[in-house]
Amino acid sequence: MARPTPATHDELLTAAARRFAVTGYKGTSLQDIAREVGCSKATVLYHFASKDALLGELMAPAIAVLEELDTRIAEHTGADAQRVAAEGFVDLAVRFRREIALLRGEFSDLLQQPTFMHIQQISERLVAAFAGFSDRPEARVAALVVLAGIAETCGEFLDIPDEQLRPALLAVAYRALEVSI
Amino acid sequence: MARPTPATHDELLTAAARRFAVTGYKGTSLQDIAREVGCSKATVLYHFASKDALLGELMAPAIAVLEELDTRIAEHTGADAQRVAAEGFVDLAVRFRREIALLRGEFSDLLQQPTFMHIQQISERLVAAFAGFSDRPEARVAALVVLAGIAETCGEFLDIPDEQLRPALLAVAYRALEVSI
DNA sequence: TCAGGTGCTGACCGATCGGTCAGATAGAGC
DNA sequence: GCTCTATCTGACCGATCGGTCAGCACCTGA
Repeated sequence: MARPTPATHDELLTAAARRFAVTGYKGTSLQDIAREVGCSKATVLYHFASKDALLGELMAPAIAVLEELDTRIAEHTGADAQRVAAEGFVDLAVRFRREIALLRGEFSDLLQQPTFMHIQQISERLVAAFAGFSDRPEARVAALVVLAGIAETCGEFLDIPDEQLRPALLAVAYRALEVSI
Repeated sequence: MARPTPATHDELLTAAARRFAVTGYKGTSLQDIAREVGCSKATVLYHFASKDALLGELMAPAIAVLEELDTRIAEHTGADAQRVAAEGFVDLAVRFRREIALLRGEFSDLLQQPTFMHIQQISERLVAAFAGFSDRPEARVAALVVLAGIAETCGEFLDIPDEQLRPALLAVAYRALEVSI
């Protein structure tokens, strides 16, 4: 059963996304992913240079959007930047629910990897924009609560359709950040 | 260097808390904990029946407070219960920042353990109380964003003293949940 | 027909994991 | 002095981890 399936690559990607989201990156073995697709562990490492490379390819689209959001925020200031950041991040969170969910709790670990090094700086700028570029501890706390809350939550509502989840997340973000609409 | 230290037990507990909060439960080995205290891995397993038992003893105080909060919420209804839940959870989050932080991302895994089985139901009741016992998706989303956001965030602000972090968290929670003060 | 490439595999590697166990060390009570 | 017990350790266990490698099956194109 070898030839008619070069689709294996994509199957492995989606299977990995599914498993990572449930049991985390460290908590998921290459064996687990292989089992879900119905191939051997060696096949996983035939399609991807390493487990890290698999994660990298999995996160690439989400990271591209995040980087684009980062530059878009930089083009605005003050409350404008805050709104762009909030709407952009909610969009991103809803679109890439699974990808974001799989970072839960392993964020700080995975950021050590060279592929994700610059994500740290981007997320710091994101927090700053959420806080309205204020240094007040209250603003920093609110920004991080909202940011982490959305990231943590979006993966839990796979039953709610995008067009309903997006405004709900945005509303709670605006209230928490005291943004006038 | 054996005898004058039955303090080893406590040293191991605090070292484990420190490591778990940084690298997570799965990401921390018994060897890591032993190294931090300066003893052998076998010593860790002399003081604690297993790695799970160590985690259980570590979380026991926080869980006791959580259970107490759960019964206290049950004694109230509607907006009262919402306020009790918010204030109680913020208190708990601030007091047990490290313990809560170490659950990051491994919550669903650790909940499988018999010791933590009932936590799942408690946290469901907590979400319901945060949502003001509403079934509206918007209320559910807001409740989970706030709850997860606080849990995720509290461990990040070890530099902010309790008496400053508590009102900041409570304020953002009340705004997000639209609770009138 | 046959050479070459693609997709895939089982067997294997060293490292590390949580956990076990026999025994070393030393203070306490007699 | 001797025994008992608490504390601690190094050596070891089986399992599992990510990763390597030689080779098999099959398709393609000359």
